[in-house]
Amino acid sequence: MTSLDSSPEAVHGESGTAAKQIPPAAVARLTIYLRALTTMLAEGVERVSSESLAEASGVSSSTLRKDLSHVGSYGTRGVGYEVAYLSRNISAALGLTRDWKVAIVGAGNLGKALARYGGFESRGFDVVAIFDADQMVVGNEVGWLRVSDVADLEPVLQRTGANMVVLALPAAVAQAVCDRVIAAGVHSILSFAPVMLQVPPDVNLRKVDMATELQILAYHAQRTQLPGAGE
Amino acid sequence: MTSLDSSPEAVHGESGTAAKQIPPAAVARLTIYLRALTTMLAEGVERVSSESLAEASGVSSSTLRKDLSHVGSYGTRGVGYEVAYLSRNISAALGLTRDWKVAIVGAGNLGKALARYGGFESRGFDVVAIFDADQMVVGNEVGWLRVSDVADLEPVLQRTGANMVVLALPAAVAQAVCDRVIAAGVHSILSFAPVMLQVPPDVNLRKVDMATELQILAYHAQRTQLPGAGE
DNA sequence: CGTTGTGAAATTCTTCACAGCG
DNA sequence: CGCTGTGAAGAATTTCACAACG
Repeated sequence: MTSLDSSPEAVHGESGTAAKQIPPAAVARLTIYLRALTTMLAEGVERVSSESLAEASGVSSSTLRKDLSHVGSYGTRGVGYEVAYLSRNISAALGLTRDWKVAIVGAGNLGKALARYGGFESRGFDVVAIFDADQMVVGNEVGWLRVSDVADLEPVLQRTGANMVVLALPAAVAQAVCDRVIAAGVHSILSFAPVMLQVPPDVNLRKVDMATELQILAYHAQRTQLPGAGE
Repeated sequence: MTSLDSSPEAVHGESGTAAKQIPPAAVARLTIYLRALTTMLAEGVERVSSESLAEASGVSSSTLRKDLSHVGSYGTRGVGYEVAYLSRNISAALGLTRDWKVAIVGAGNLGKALARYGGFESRGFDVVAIFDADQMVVGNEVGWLRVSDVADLEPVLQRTGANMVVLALPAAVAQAVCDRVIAAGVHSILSFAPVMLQVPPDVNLRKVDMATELQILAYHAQRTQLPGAGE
């Protein structure tokens, strides 16, 4: 999807113990399967075939089976997959068994929306801090947190043990804050700022841009709808 | 990045006049070039080489030139590209010369953040309506708009001429609203709801999921940081 | 029997390398 | 000379088709 895909990054490390890496495209889809499986689990579904899980996830069944083959063989031929078991194994492969501590920088509309978004907690991501530069906002409550001054970024990241950062701030200041975050030792960053951030190669940066998504839609819409057909 | 990529979807429409379609991966990157060019334009830069535009966009120069070749030949050999001219041509290729009217469904934290996000207006996307189901919220002001009752979805979409919809609502109701939006004739949808929406093949659906992005980061982080090395 | 897991083919995307042109 | 535009090579991804197996 997204859009745009992840940076390929470090391919070396041919050391014997290294689990074979999963192709980026497959990683992105595994998260989707995981969500579908979680839903099924909640609905009490116990077994699922590649065919129906694929349909629920919006991919072909062969793509699904190929993706799962990167994770391991957790199905039963002639039967399908046990929902709980497969779910657990995908989680493990994605590294979701450990707890991730997320700090949000920027307590504007978007930052607040993210801080209150329930979808994080339930999937193993703990929001441990939220920052803003505006003194009118520092100290306010957002969800269960109090907004910290971005001036205290480094000590608070350290104290809370944050290992991921979400940047929800204006383009103009994003690069400077990003540099500080990296210097503070956080190497996994999700940015909502509409700029291309420059980061060293050992930093994992992902980018979400709402306007970009609309532009991609516009391209497809333009091709689908007749150009002249006025509304 | 990116992230998840677009759904391939509707490839038909082999009608003779159709301009040759641009590969999905290239479309996603063209929006990035456009943003970099806009920044340069604001800074008064007049010409740019494929090398420097590529660096500013985080891609290789050969990828950049190949992408531009899908749009046309707007550079000058030995010199580079005129920023304004290239910018205009990419916009045209992406269908951004016409005005797009966007309706947001869901006036929660995220919906409000999107409605107030300045990045849309400046890039040719007009937010023309925002909806919510909560009667406590209906009628409130959000940015320059007043929140409409989602019960009036169809007539308001019609009246405002919305041709794109952004879904910023809970998973539980997303599919039902999505169906109504499609029935009302809007075939370009951007969803922030953490579910796989089922749509007919002639509908353009893009999906952004914050938790998915964090999960992808987690996978890479897990592979980078030593698994045992406790914080 | 029905469904998984997987080599091999087909397709798409990226990189290379250089001809072409201002 | 320098940089664009592009055919061709190379990689990655998706699809196909079927053997393997509970």
